[in-house]
Amino acid sequence: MTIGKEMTRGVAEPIILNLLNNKEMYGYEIIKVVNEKTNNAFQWKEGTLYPCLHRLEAAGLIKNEWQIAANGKPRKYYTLTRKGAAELAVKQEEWNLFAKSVNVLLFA
Amino acid sequence: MTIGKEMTRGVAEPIILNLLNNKEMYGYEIIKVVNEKTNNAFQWKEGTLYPCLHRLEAAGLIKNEWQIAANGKPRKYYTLTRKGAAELAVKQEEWNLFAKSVNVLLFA
DNA sequence: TTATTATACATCGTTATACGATGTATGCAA
DNA sequence: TTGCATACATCGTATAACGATGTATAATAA
Repeated sequence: MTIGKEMTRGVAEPIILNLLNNKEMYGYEIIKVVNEKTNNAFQWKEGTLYPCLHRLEAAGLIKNEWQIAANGKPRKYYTLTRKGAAELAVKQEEWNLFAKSVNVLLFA
Repeated sequence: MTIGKEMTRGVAEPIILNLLNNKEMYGYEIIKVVNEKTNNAFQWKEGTLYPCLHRLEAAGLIKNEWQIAANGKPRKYYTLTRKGAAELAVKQEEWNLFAKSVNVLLFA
């Protein structure tokens, strides 16, 4: 059972905001965490995540800071801005309304 | 509180399948019912619905039959095909998995 | 009577996103 | 030394939502 790509639209951004609300993360890590936490129901790839991170940053919702990891690889760590935290709350509420509406219409 | 159009992707088709699983309906009626049942959280328009109905029909999931209503207006009534009923079950399961996954990631 | 609204069908162009493919570079293991 | 995992990135394609627009008729309001 996999999830069609159409259905996943619009949830990537709020999900990223929520993950970064808990702790700073770098892109590659976000991909791994999302796929693991959903048991691969979500199968995010670079082509999905990186443009999304750049959109969020351009919108002022997240900011980045380069750090050198223990393995010597440079990583771009992202954190939420205050504006991003506010947007997260809005998006969570929006999701709840959306999910409720779909449940009404899909299991009438 | 409105729902961004990106988030609504991919749910129109399963919702229509479920509505038609309960009773035959015509396009204009579907728009009204969806908007009413969600208290206008969804605000479907013709430009959303009709192309969607045509896609579903082209895929063999629904079929139509013209009828003349009491008000004299011709209406194109749609019903589910057997294939459409099977697809509905798949899409309902897919939605449940999707919603569960989003809830995990959005409210961690 | 006339104007407007509601009903009922439809298409088209714009916009935005997901994603596969592709690219660069490094470290480590077989 | 070949390949895989890590870690960043961009580009082109496909697709859906939606506003705008169009046609036509019936009912209602001015």
